[in-house]
Amino acid sequence: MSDDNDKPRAKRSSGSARLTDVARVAGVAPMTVSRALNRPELVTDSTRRKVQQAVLETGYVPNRVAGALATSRSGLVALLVPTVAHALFAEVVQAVMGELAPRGYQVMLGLVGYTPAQEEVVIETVLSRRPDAIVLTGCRHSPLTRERLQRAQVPLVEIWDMSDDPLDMLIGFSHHAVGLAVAAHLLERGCRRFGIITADDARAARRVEGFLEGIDKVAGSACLVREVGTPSSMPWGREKGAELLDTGSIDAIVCSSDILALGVIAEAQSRGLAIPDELAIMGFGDSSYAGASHPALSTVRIDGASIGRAAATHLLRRLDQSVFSRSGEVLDVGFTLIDRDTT
Amino acid sequence: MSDDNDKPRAKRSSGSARLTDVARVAGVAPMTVSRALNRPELVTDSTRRKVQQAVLETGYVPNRVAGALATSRSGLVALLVPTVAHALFAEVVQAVMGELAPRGYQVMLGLVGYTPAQEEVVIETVLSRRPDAIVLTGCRHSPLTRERLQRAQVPLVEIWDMSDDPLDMLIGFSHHAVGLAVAAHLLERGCRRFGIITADDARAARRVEGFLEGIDKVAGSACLVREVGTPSSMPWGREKGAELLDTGSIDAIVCSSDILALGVIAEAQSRGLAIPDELAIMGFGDSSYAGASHPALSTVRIDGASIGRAAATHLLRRLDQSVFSRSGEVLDVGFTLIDRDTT
DNA sequence: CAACAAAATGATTGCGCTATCATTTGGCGG
DNA sequence: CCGCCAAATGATAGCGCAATCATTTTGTTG
Repeated sequence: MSDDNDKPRAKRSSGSARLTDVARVAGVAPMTVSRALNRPELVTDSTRRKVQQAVLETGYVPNRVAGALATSRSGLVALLVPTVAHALFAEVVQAVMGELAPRGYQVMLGLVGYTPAQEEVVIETVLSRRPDAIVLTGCRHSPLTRERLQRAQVPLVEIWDMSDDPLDMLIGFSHHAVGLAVAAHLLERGCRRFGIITADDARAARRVEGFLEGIDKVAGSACLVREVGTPSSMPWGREKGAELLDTGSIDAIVCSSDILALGVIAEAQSRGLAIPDELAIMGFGDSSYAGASHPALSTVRIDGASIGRAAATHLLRRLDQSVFSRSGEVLDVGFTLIDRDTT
Repeated sequence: MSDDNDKPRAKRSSGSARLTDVARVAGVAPMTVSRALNRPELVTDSTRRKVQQAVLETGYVPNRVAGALATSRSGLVALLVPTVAHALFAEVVQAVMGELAPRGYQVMLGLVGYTPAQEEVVIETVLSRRPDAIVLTGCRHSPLTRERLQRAQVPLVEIWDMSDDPLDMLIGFSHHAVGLAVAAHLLERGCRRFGIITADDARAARRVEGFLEGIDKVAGSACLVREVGTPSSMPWGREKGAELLDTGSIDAIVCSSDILALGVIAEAQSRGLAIPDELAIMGFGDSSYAGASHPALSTVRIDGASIGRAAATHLLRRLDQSVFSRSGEVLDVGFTLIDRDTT
């Protein structure tokens, strides 16, 4: 009954119980314990009970690091987003985790920021963990990143963007198309002299491109662009909004996020400008508070939760298959222009 | 020069290069490659260069699963929050990751929701990954969870709460004290007939308790409580706000989050109630938009980023020490009552 | 109840890496 | 130029688990 044994096994590093400890207590072979825990249907009821009892007695918690090495399945899914400080991406994270957790996968979160250089570093460290799948925000990567991801032979979903040449699967929307849609909307409202307030972010830049293309051919149209620092915030919106309004020739301001737009609203109100007649304002993201501002903010809604869910369910399907093959599928979930009271 | 070799080693499961492959190409022993990559100061410049060259040629990406098993250090920190859909916790996640990533730790994110039962499941799966440290939101756990965490001998920081009996370190604030402070504030404003709209969340419940205690002895005071479903949202705030206002005897409404308060503001405005004279409103969290609402929302500010940073830096310090010992430290970072225009 | 198949259990081995030795190499004073 | 010490490198042995195959037990059937 003594726990001490004759041969001092000094090499043990972790103090916790192992599979063999459980096996000894249960009076079976380690392999039987492994089966009782992972494939209980392969074991008789009586041994299963003995093992469960032994697990309780020893306080055994399986070591999935060892399990992962033995099976080369880590049970981890890497989820890479620019930030979680932004509600849109937080929504994606929440949705992905909601799908994966019930299936026993855990999420390794990585923040890749908005530059390929950051992404490169994060991708390498993430790959060293041998994740079973990867969800990666964006689809413009450095050549090195592309090569590494391709070599890795890991099911991958790029999200939140659109491309003809995805690394594997792609679920997202076209930022260029968002820009075009916003331009069309504001032109229809009669706006011609535009200001843009945008974060320094490649995808926001493509929305700007789309917007500029949308107004390009229209007589009398003009556009000034202002960039803000990170993170986007109301004060930034207000400051850059003031700069734009000071030029005296702006009748609409488009922002790369709702929070910037809120700052612009504040600035416009302090100047006594009528919204949307003297100044139209567009946000991006349809944050929870967008409908609550006064006036209610017109914006572009992206369904982050549905992108996250789709990415996760797609990966789960792939993970159920044993063979690895690239998907090549591209799913455009689109976006919705929400016309409230600021346009 | 041929890559094929005589003995077919069929057992290889992953197709990617291993340490031994790099070693062969570099013409050194595997151990030397390991050193060149992990402790480069122990290796001469010339061998370091040979190894780097071989790494490039083979496209080697270290397998940290194997490394973790060998060293019993996983390089993972588990970060457990109720949700990331809420900006307050997203802020914590962002801050923790910001501190840990530069030091080579990766974050395993877990969502524990608001119930001990969910927490219990998540904690077990998280512990099976043998994280090097854990950041856990809240400090009221089931007995089983407490026992598992104690056995695990992992540096742990509980956050976002206050207790006399932390499992290890604790960094947070007292929800009870928040309730007391809000009560004192509103009483001073002359409010007596209170309504509370709260999420079904143990910590929010303790804020409510504190609030009730705060108004308990005051003549003529009364309080009605309404619970909302998950997730908290403006419509919930509006609906429950309407219910409370319909009772005809409410002069202040306290909400468990800013977003609920926004809903109450909308309802009050639609009824033409003067804020704060006819109805005072308090939020919780000081979300980015709280100052932007009309009228600007009075709320309680929690510095999630600083809690996250403190937790991470504390853990990093502990991880630098080789011996494990519990800390027992308790750090109350407090909160700030922000008195804007709704009270 | 023998004979056999199927189910249950066990023994062995290796996943890819690093800790811990043992061994070799290089530098330097005498 | 030898001998000595330190620095550099190498060989060995696990880390804890599960895949695989070998063995034992159980159940079935004529």
